[in-house]
Amino acid sequence: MAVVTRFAPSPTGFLHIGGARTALFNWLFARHHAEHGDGGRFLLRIEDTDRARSTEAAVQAIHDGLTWLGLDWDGEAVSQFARADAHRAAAERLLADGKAYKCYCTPEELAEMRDAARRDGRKRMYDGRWRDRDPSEAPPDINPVVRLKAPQTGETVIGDLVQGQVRVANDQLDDMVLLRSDGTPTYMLAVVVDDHDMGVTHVIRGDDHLTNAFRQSQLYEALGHARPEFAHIPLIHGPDGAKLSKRHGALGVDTYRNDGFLPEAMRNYLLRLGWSHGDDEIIETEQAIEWFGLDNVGKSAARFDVQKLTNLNGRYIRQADDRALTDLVLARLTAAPSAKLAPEASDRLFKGMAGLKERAKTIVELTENSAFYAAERPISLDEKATKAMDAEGRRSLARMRDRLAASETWTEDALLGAAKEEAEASGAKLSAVAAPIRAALTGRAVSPSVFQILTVLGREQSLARIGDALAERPAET
RNA sequence: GUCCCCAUCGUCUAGCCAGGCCUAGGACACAACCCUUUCAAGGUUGAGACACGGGUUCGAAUCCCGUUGGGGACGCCA
Repeated sequence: MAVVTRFAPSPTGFLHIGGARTALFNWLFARHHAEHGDGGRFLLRIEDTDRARSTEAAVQAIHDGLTWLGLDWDGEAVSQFARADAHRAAAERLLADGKAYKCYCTPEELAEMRDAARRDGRKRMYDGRWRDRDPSEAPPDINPVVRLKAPQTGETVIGDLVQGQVRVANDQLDDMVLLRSDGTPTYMLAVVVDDHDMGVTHVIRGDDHLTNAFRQSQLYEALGHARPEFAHIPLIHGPDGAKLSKRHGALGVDTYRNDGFLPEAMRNYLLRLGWSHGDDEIIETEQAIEWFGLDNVGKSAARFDVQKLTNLNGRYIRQADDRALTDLVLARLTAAPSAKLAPEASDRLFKGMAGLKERAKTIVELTENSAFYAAERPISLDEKATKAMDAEGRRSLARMRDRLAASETWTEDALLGAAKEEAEASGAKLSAVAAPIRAALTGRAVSPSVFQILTVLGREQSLARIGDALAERPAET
């Protein structure tokens, strides 16, 4: 049977890390099966039945987040709200079959029952008082909800693909609400009807839904629908070990995008959170599709660790395409409020990218480290660079300027040779000779190889920047 | 509180299902050293874990029970 998975977020905020991983697993599972000949579709359903909290902006944020991550869904995204008629019809059918009933309890009665259950140490809240009551006793001024007439004895068992066999006694579960008093369907009803109608074969979601699965299982049973396979994956926790939520701060995938993380690094990191393939750490998407399966999903929750994400991101940056990185950097540089880029910016960035990308773990860092290439002269020196331009540094730089100017060829080797000669002649270390050049060229004390920079910048620009630095007032000291 | 789930280095994990190959492997982070024009990267090395207690067994990280700890769920939210 063709595999159909789905990602079903509620549009009440941005796409957070936990949701992103759930989406990734669903996507990977579907794509894996697609490549192995037995179908494989990944659907997107927006669970927007809570009209008060759902927003169009959030729907857009989910689309954007998934798109950025490279998780494409099949067909149009389904709006759950738009399917309300189908949900209602299912409830009506259950009512007609005597598998559901109307309940006229007031909010006050419900609150009392909830308190009583708490007090008596019971999980089951609603006592089923309208289960078999004659509808003629219904109070005229109350719009009823529709509840499922759930089994009261025996147990409900879920054969979960990740959690294994999980069971609960039916007397722990009360009769869930299917239709609210205003006639709108609840999440429980909507999920079951939609998953069935959309042909979903595998429900892969966070294990905070595990207890919902019991109730949904009862609903499938009442509706006469075959249950899909369930796979409840462990949640991702914050550094404090609790379920990820707003209070953990930067958690929307868009935040990570802004912070300079690459989608491929994000995918790799998220994949390794709760899933493994032996000791493999660097797993690119093609490989992940090939390897992914639910049997290698762990059962315990994982904590989100930015440091590991950052390390992975650095690796992906190092192997990223120079052109793509240049575009990413240029976009950020251009967006900066103080942006005044040299005409040669793009060209220099691209030529220097090989040396630049070895030294950055995020695109933000890469951009900062790249700015000197894009800048117009004269460039300003930061504190450490200024220090390198002390009296001795200036003398050394002045001599180096003459050597560089005299160099017949402008290649890394030739330029490095010139610096070595200077070091030899002045009895200084090569690092001492390089420091002021670096300061003059980049305005900083840390950069890629100065000889590479010299060649990327070219003879004219390099000499000009050195001239600018030498023309500055000497640093006090 | 009740129900359900989980439990290997600080973190992510391999090993567990089919006990011995485990003086428990890898990765991130950390420390030292090497390489080196700075910083990274890279290389070498180091420190660092089977939550606890009982069983079962010739033998348990692996199987069973309990304890403790953590998490999740208990809505006319999703």
